[in-house]
Amino acid sequence: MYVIDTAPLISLIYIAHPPISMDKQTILSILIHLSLSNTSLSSSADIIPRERVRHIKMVKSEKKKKQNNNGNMDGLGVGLKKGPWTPEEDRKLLSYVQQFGHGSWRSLPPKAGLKRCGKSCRLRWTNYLRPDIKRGKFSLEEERTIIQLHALLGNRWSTIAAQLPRRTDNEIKNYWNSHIKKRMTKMGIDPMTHKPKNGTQLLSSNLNHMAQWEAARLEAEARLVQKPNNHQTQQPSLVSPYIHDHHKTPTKVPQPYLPCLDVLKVWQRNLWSNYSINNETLQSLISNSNASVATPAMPVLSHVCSNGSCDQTTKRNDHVETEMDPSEEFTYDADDANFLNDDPLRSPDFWEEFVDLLDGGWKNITNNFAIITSPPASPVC
DNA sequence: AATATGCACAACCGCCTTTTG
DNA sequence: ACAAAAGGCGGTTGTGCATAT
Repeated sequence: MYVIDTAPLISLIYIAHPPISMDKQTILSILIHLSLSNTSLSSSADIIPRERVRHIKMVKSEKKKKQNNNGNMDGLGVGLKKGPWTPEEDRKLLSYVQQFGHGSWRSLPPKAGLKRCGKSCRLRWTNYLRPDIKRGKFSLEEERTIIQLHALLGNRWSTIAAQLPRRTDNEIKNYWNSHIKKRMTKMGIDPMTHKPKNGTQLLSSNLNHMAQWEAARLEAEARLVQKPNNHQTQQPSLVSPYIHDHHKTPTKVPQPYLPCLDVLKVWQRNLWSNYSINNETLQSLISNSNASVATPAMPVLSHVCSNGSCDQTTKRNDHVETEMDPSEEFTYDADDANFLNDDPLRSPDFWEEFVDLLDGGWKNITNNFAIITSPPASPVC
């Protein structure tokens, strides 16, 4: 499998699908199809009809339901406890995993003396008991990272979590839903598209740019979809840190690097590295912090490279990420009456500049993406 | 003081993907 | 190659606490 040069691919997609009516599922299907078959897009016949995809999914779903109705429901055994975990249960699970590793989660509960399903145990461990979890308020940097990654990846919480060391996807998801999403809505920004709800005038003329970004995102998704077996030559990347934990079990293996990071890296280098003015804007979005938090020009993914090493070229200002000190935590009052005052996001100038940056960033991405993801004569997928 | 409401977050559910036999 | 089991993910719900009425 070889990397596809994305620039012509995306051009082709644009021919087949005008940006405004671009259909995500269709584009994703195309990308997956192309990636899996290592072919180029030769005609519209290569496009997998959305209806067909839906039908296949529906058939599989119904088949699964039948299986489940035959008593194959995951983890819903008789007499198993549900609901909040007690300290005693936590102690048993923690003790067992630390001593023996989790092994097969399904077989763990009886061994550990727990009347829980394996799935419940796994979730309790990964979201709460794991010793390397960072709890407490999200730092400004973390919050900023979440917003940026969400803009690019959407609700891919696990992928986002992989870039926030010691944070769980569940925690990030909750934080998004209970904090950031509400704040964005309050500011008139659609949290799903990251676009101003009332900014139609400017945006309508620049939907093309947004669509291009969407295509880049879908490209990343497509790569995620087909990431698996053939990445063995790649070094493991920054995935959930618990795989490096000394409690890790024999069943846990290093995960392959996430190809989408290539996009992130280019995006980071070409767009956000130039984002000096809008960095402040973003800070405004992130919070109306009443603490004086220093705002370094921020290399969100400065510690991430596709090969798992640290790429100094992606850093700015030699900022070194460190673990959050509790004293660095900040507070803000989202209901502060002044919260929405002087909001740069509402300025037409901001959006014009933003679009210019997108334009420049996009050109660089289309130029560089294939280079970065595809070393000459090297099968990378 | 009692009740209602809002919030944060832990936990569950259903589906999908990956692994295993 | 296939089916079943296991693991993983994202959406949603439930629970407990704080605050408002």
